[in-house]
Amino acid sequence: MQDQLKKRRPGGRSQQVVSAVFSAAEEVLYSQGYVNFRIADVAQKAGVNETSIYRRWGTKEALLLEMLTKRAEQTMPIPDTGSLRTDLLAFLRDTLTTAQTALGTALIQIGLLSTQRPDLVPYRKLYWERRSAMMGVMFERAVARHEIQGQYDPAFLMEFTSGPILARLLISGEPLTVDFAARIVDNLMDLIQKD
Amino acid sequence: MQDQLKKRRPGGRSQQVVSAVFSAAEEVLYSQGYVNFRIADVAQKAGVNETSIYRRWGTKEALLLEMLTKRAEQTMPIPDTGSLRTDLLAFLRDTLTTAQTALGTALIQIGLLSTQRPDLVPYRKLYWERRSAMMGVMFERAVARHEIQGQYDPAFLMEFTSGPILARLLISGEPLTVDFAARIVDNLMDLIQKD
Amino acid sequence: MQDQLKKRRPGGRSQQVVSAVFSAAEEVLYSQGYVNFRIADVAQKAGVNETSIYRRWGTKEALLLEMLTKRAEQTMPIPDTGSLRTDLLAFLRDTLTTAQTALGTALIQIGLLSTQRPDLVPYRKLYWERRSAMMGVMFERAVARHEIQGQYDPAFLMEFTSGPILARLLISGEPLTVDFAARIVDNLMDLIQKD
Amino acid sequence: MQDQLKKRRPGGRSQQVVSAVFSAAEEVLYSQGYVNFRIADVAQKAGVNETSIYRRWGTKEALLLEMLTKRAEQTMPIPDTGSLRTDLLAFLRDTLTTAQTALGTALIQIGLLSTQRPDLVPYRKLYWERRSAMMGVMFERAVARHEIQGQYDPAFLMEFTSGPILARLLISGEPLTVDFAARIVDNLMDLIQKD
DNA sequence: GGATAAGCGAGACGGTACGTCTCGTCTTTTG
DNA sequence: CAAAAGACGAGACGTACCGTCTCGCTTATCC
Repeated sequence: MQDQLKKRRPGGRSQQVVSAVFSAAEEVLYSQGYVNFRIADVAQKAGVNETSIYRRWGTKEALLLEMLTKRAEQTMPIPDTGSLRTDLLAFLRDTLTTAQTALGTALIQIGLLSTQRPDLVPYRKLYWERRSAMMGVMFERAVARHEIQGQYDPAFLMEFTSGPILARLLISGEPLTVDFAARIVDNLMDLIQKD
Repeated sequence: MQDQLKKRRPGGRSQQVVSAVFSAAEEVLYSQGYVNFRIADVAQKAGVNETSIYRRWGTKEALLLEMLTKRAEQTMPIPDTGSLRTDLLAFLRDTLTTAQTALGTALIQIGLLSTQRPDLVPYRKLYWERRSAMMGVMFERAVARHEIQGQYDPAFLMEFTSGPILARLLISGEPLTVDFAARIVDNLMDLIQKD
Repeated sequence: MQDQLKKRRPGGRSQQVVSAVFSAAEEVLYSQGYVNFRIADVAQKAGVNETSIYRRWGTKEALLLEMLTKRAEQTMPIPDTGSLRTDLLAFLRDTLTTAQTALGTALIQIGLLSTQRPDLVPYRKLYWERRSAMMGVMFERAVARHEIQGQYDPAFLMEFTSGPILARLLISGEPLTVDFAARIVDNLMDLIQKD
Repeated sequence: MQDQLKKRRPGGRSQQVVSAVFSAAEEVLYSQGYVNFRIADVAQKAGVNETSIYRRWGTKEALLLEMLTKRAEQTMPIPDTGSLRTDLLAFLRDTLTTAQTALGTALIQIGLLSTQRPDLVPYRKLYWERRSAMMGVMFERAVARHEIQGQYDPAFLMEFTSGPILARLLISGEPLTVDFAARIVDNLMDLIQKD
């Protein structure tokens, strides 16, 4: 692995190109949104030839997919504040912040459009599972602290956490305040208590 | 209504064209999804010239908007089963059923993508408000029945109702079972009790 | 036929576009040669969108084919000077003049490349046959004038007429002088006398 | 020249690569024609890296040029049958045979396209001059045999020999029969007699 | 016999042209 | 008059070649 990174493979610029394209792609996705995401823009911003992008990724979607997968792999550290409630709040605050950026919107759009683009499904799953796993860790800690009992279904909890955020974001369009996050956490705590 | 259909405006086919286009559009939206929704397909399916569609609606989105608005106006009757819980369940079951169809998915996609297409925002709002209003009625009745007190925020409740559905639909991708609906209602009832 | 041209079909600019493209194509073929003939250049020079060209002709070759076919249909009048010898000389002089232009070269290139592009074959044939027919007329007249007897094979004569021109043009590259034309005609007259 | 080939320079495979590429190039030229001649195909067929070809020859045309030049250097022995007529016939028969192969067509194409590719001109000249020289030898012998007088212009005769072949090949497309060769020779003999 | 020069394999990359696919507009003809 | 019919302008997309470059390795020659 280290080898692989160290050993510069023939063809010189590969690394620079890839990272330049990723940054550019993120910028473009950020500024234009998914629908207006243009390969040409990415190429120009990355100072890379359009063809090189097509060569390596083939399609717009493939590029986005890979970029987002990479991105999904470098999420925040799992909060560990000492209480489940504050852990969840920290976690949600991060989610809200991300979701409010144009990039966040784009992420969600891609997730949504994956209905029509089966190639995007794996990314969606990956993202979802990573978040679920993070929640899982927070709950395990809470169990270890005897805050709660061992009964919970992380996937289900995820649904009741992300759901309202999505709803507000996609439909009512109202801002995602910290207050809102608190309300979601309250609800979540209720659900857990009941289980 | 009869009037509207009968009164042939000069130059003739207007009414037929409009309704043919609406049906065709719905079919196409149903079978192709929003992203692959093509005016050409609609025109062909409606047996109408493409230009006629552009003349009347201008854009793909405008057509969809009008079509969906019309559709949103003929929603289900508001359930009135005698208890808030069963009302909510009936309401949710309908939502789930719709959401699971390809058309439902398309509707959601449009709602989502309206971030990029400001012209779609009104539709999204309309849809959302109608559903909110329906919930409002159910709650009013519950208040009248002394099932609950007058304290509640319909918009907020909507978020906690639709949210998990969206989450499951868009991210985890798991099926929307009746069980799931029940769980949502349970959660909702809890929230209300607390208020 | 007149009808077809007169009856302006809906869609407006058709006629202008077609003729603008043909002129532009000829110019480009003239200035760039066949190998460097670019649709984009034609489009730009014609003040027409590239897509319109692709829509109507599909390929570079199809465009050239149609253009050249049209061109082949408007050849010079058949010389009628009173003697076969002078008729042939006039005919050849025209051929030489055309052949020396860049357009002529391009024509020949296309004829040649039709080996690889079967779609170009018809054009080649057409062109050849028209020239043959013209020679046929000149010979008929000579027969009528009792200059020669009825024995001759126009195709064969064409080969011995065009052949040396091609040879000089394609291989030795020496200029096509009037002298050269005379020499060819002399040879041709000999061949006829012998027949 | 021998030196250059013998002196194996460091770095090994040079010779194998060169000859493998030449064979492959000929095959490809044979099967695909000039227009569809692809370096990539040559490389693959030769079991050699594409880059190696570009390194050594720079361009497609340069490769072809060198290959064809080499080929042109190994032409048939000059016929010496005892009479000019039969010498010419033998010579032409060879020409016709070559011309009819796909390779022959390719050769002609290259000669033709050299209008656009000045780098190919030398090859064309070389080929032409070699053939001219061969004819020259045949004529010298005829003069020595007192078959003909010393008056003739080899280049001119070449034009009247190759010309009809080109014409038939490029335009009428009819097959190059032995009969046709005879006819050309007859014509040629006439021309000589006259000179 | 080890340095070293020449050259090859491998993998991109820049660049140009091509042809396809939609969207939305425009113009003419026809019922 | 409005719909039908047929292009057209615009612009993104993805493909196919060409020729260039860089790195790592191998091989013969030369000191």
